[in-house]
Amino acid sequence: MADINVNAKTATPVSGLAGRPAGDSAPAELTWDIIELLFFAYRDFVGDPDEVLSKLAFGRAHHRVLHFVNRNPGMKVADLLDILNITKQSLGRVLKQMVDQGYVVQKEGAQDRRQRLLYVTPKGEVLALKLAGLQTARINRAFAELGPGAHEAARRFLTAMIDIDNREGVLRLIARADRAKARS
Amino acid sequence: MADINVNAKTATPVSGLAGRPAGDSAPAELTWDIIELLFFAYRDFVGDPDEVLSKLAFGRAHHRVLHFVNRNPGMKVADLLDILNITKQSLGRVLKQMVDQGYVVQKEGAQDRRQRLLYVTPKGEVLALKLAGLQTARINRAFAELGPGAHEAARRFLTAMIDIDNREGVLRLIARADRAKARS
DNA sequence: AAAATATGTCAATATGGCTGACATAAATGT
DNA sequence: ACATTTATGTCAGCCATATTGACATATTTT
Repeated sequence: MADINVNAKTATPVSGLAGRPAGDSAPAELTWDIIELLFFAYRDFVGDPDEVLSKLAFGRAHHRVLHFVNRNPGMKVADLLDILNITKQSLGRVLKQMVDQGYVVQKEGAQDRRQRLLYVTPKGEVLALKLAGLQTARINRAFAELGPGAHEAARRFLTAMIDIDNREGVLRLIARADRAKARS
Repeated sequence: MADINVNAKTATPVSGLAGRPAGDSAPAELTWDIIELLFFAYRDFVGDPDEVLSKLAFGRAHHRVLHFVNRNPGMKVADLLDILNITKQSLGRVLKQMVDQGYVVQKEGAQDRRQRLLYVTPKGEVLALKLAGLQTARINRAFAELGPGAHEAARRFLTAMIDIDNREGVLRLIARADRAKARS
């Protein structure tokens, strides 16, 4: 899909091969390459799961819910809302579908009985792992191409791209989830 | 926005600090960290432009159109459809708004008069550069933190994440666009 | 007892995708 | 010359996912 082949022989003539002198770093230089590579990389990255999900009549919203609930068993609804950055009304519909179809369960909190803590069912975990497997395959393919150090470099780059005031929270979340899944 | 602070003191006890032994690379290991970092990094990356756009009653769809038209002046509608991976009906609505509001113009192709080649207006370019500037600021902040070599490493990683059969096309597109903008 | 919190729900609305069908103009092939 | 294909646009309707605002319920906190 999506053969990219722009061939604009336009009015504006290609006036010689202007190309910037190599190694140039003008003050307000725009990093077009990274902007566009991020766009295409992310598009393909979410494309793999999307194909599987569409067969189940699920969308990307369902994927996000399933992913984070699987990674953080027992999380509160409010936590999920914060991570996904959506309203509870939006989450409501998607979450209800996943509960109705047996991918997620909600349990009353032990300490605070107002809470509906979220867990994936075995069926939910199977799907979550399948989707993560697809994404992992792509990532590992990339790392294999790039050689050792690529994983660490990617981790550092992506971390540095996150809002500075959120960064610590994200890293904590990832570390917590690793522990949570490690014991299963 | 979005304080992340998951605090599931759940039924399932955190059984010690299980954490995987460092430097581990089990066979079917899932790269959760990259999966989640990509999610959060991309979320923040598109968040900056989104804020500006929402004030103009534009969405991410408008951003994508403006971005690629600005980068590839004189591109065909069909090229844009391929890149964005959407239907012409979807593009139609968004494109019409941008034309009506004077951000984009369409010119009849010189060789093939069926074509409606796309160009940004000066007004459109101002907006495109403003949005790209926000994203560049984030990227450069990251590179500044990470030190030399970070740009190259990021480029290599993101490139390797793109579908192999699309990769060449994407790289050509980026190179072409660099030349196209260099002469303006 | 009052207030705050966690969650859920009803209703209305917007955006940005989609499909299918059809229209027009221009280029291309026979 | 005529038929076909191509590039684009448009009408109409549908769906998924997001929004806001208002309100309900149960439970915890003060």
